[in-house]
Amino acid sequence: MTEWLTEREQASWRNFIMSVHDLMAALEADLAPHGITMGDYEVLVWLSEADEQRMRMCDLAGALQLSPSGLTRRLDGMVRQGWVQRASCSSDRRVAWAQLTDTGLQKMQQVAPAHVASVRRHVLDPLGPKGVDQLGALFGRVRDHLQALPTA
Amino acid sequence: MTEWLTEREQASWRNFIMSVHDLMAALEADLAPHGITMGDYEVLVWLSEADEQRMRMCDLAGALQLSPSGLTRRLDGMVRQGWVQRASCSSDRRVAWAQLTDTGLQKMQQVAPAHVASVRRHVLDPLGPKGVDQLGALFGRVRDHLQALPTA
DNA sequence: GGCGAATAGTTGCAGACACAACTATTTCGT
DNA sequence: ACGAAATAGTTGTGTCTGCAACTATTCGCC
Repeated sequence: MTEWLTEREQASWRNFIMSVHDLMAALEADLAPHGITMGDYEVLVWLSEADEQRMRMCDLAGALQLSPSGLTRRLDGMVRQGWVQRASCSSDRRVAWAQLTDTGLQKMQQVAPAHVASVRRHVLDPLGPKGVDQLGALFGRVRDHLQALPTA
Repeated sequence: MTEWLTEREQASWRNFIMSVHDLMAALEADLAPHGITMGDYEVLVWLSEADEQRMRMCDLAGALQLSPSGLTRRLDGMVRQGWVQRASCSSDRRVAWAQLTDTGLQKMQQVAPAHVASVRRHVLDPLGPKGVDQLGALFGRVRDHLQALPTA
C-alpha cells in the first residue's frame, strides 16, 4: 500500500518491461527473413490447431487478442497471400469462417521450426527448465488475477 | 534442439505471451482516466530522474526503446501539453534537450501513485515478494542473453 | 410471431510507430 | 587542417491497430 516501489520491485519491473520489447523485436527479426510476421504466423498456428482448421472471426480475434477490425485487415493480407480463405457459415449467416488453406498450412510447417528455435534461443534456453516453469507459473497468476476483474 | 516445444514449454510460453497483452492493456486503462498514456508517463519518469531533469533526444529514445522519429513525435505531443520543452545544447548543436517542465513534473507526481497502485494490483501483489524477485531474475537472464547478440 | 437487444463482421477514420531520406553538426584519420 | 564517416534530429511515407459507426443476422422476451 506504499506510494512507491521498493528498489527491488522497481528493478524487477523494469527488467521485465524493457526485456519484453527487445524480446518481441528479436523474435520478429528472426521470423522476418522467412517472409512472415509474428502476427500472421500466430493466425496460422491457431487455425492449424482448430477443428477443420478453421475458426469464426470473432473467436480468432479473441484468441489473438485483436480487435474485430484488426483481424479483418490482418486476414485481408493473409487472403491476398493465399494462406487463408473466407467462407460463409450455413447455420449462422453472420459469421465468416477463416479457413486455413493448404498453402497456409505448408507455410506454417515451413516456418515453425525457425520460430521454435528462436523462442528456444532467446527464452527457453537462457531460463532453463526450472525458469520456464517459473515463467509459466508467474504469468498464470497474473493472468488469473486479470481475468478476475475484466472491467474494473 | 527438438523441432517442437514440450507441453510444459508451450503452456508457459503461451501464458506469458497472452498475459503481456492483457497486462499492458490493464495498466493503460488504469492510467487513461488520469489523462495520460503509459508512453507519455514513461517519458515523464525518465526525465524526472535525469540530471537537471533533461535528456538528449537520442538517449531518451534509447531509454524508451523508441525510434528517433517515434520520440520526435511523442515529444511533439508532450510539448503541446506543456509537459516538456525542447532546448538546444550549447556544446553540441546537433543535440536537442528534452527538458521536463514544472507542469510536467507536477503531472507526473499527480499520476504516479495511480500507476504504482496499478502495477501493484496487477503484478506485484499477485506474484508476492518471491514472485517479484523471480520475475526480475528471469528477465534479467533474458535481457543479458539478448544483449550478448544484438545484431545476430 | 414480432420487436428490441445482442452478436458478427466490415469500413471510415485517427493515432502511434518504424524505416528511409534528408539536413546539420561533430569527430576522426591522415 | 581537410574531407570522409559518424552522429543527432526531423520529416515523408506506409503499416498496423483500435474505436465508432454501420449493416446484417440471430436471439430472447412479451
